[in-house]
Amino acid sequence: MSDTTSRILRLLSLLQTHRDWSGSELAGRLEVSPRTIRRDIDRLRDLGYPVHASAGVAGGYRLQAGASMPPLLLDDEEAVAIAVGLRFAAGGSVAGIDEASVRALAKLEQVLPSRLRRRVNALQTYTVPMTYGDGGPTVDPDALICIAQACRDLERVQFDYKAKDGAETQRLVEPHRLVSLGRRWYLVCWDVDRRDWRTFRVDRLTGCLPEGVHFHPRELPAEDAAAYVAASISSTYTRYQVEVKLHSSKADLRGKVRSQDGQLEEIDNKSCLLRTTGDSLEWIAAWLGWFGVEFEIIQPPELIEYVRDLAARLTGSASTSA
Amino acid sequence: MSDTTSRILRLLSLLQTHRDWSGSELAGRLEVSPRTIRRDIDRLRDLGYPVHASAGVAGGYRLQAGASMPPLLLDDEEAVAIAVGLRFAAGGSVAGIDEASVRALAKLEQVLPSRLRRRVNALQTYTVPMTYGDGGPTVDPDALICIAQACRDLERVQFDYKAKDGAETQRLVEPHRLVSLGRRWYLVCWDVDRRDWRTFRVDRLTGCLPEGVHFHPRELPAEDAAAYVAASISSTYTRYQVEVKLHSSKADLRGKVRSQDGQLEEIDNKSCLLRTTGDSLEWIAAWLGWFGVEFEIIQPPELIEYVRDLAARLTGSASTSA
DNA sequence: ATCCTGCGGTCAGAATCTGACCGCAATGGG
DNA sequence: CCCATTGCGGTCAGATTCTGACCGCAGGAT
Repeated sequence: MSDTTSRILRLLSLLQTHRDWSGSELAGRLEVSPRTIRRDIDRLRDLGYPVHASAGVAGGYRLQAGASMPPLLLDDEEAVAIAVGLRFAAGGSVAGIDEASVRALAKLEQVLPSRLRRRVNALQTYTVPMTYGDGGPTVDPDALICIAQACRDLERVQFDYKAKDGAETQRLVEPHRLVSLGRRWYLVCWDVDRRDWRTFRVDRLTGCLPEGVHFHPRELPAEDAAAYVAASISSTYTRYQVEVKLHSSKADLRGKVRSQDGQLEEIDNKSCLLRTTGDSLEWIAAWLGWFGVEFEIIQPPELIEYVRDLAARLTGSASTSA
Repeated sequence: MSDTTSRILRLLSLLQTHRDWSGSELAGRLEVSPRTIRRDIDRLRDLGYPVHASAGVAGGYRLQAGASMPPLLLDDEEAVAIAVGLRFAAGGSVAGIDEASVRALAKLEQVLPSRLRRRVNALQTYTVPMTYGDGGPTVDPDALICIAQACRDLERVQFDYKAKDGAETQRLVEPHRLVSLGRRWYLVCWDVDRRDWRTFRVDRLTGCLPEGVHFHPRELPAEDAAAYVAASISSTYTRYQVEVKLHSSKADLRGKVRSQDGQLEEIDNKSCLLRTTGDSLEWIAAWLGWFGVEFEIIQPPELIEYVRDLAARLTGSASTSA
């Protein structure tokens, strides 16, 4: 076959690697004539990837952002970095892109060479948890990817599931959709043995194995998968609205209260109102302690008890340590 | 020009989108004959991207992981997810891949359509900080990207720099290398006005503007950039070795002490030894409180005072709130 | 003005591409 | 075993595309 396709991809890769290239540099690199390079640049433009050109002494070609994404040509380390970053994003820490993250991750891991996969797994130790301090179990990225790929490919999978009461079962399912809700992943699927719909928490799921058998999608008895999950899980997920008056100026708290953690509103030059939400009063109590300032809890009232308990424990621990 | 390159990229995209495709499906999608699809599959194989084929009733083609990464064909949301994930990874939270993350980010953001860039920026609010609780300033991803691209393209940049004492200056530099050290990004560069090498902290740098003027790389007066940074910054960066005996079984602490946070070693069925390192005793004190158990500090001794102070503050704050 | 860059048309000769046709091989189900 | 459905790869004729060389033009910096 012709070398044109291969060369176009190499050209695209070069243009992504450094921003500015002269036609003669590209021609030398790709071992074709400058006229052919000019044609290749036109080919890229025809594909929808704008290449800006400037003539003259400091002239050359420059790949620019266009209306759509070109293919990404990545080296090994870049691919690993993307995989690790996506594992974080898929962990539910960034609302709004978790499903796209899983999709991208399924795509990337499908083609990731095994030596790079080993490197990603070696770095897995360092994957930051879903949120800091919520103390919840973390999702195994491999399980998440396996399920995502099965959903995508309409392929049955089997896995081991550990229920809330500790009971372990093996399941064979037709995965319908992954749903991220309340920072957790749920799998909505058809349970083949029980011949009914089921919802599983992905963090409780291990040993995911694709069966290699395809299925025809079924119609879910709900408007959509997210609604189905929301109806299935009991509302044990409580979220506290927290308001605390901090005895400090807003400027002194800069860098400690980040916008994703809570909203800081200046009362006067000596105090601020902090508003946040959270599902662990234990954690919130410790976090408030970290600011290094006195504070006054406005709501919820039950937080006061947690702060009191924490204070007592720390007092006891400090005297034990002295 | 021919449609072959375009079609190959579309084929690659389809193969990345779903795992299994029959030849006739692909032929219909791409509006060519099945014989042409077979040729295109061979073209992908010649490019180094293995496509597995199975004949028979459930047969078809499947793109597999090979020795190298193929180009990644991404949709809009996938690109945004990758950008957000990479911003996290470039933030220094994952040791070992931060430089590759920045490189990948520079590459991605070069071609990211502006409407997607706006979405990434809108999601920036939710980007998780470098580490949880170290209280340090966060790096502006746009500044990091701008600098990374300037290093890559050998292009002068100017920026505003706010030094430790609060003094603000404008700088024109030839960026040499970005170095990640101690979870911070440093820029090693040649200061054009001062005609000398300088090291800048990226989190103190704003208003990065490429000058459009290229420079020839200079030889750095050090073995490498990392060594140069290490020699340049004063050792105000202290890292504490922490050892604490926790009065709890290892099983009860599962989920609270993660491997990246510290190492948990069982003493007996009622206590564990926790080892970790950190640069903020304030934070470590609060973190220890969060476990919900009594503890005994073995080292460092100065941590005891921090715990005592925290306890006092929490005690005062709880009674103010009651 | 000179030099260095990009630009795009034209040409001849070579190379490649396509669909159609063919016979073969592998797989699963009846 | 037979049948249907899948992948495979060679061959052919006709059409299309590709390449380097050559040319004259345009833009930008010095």
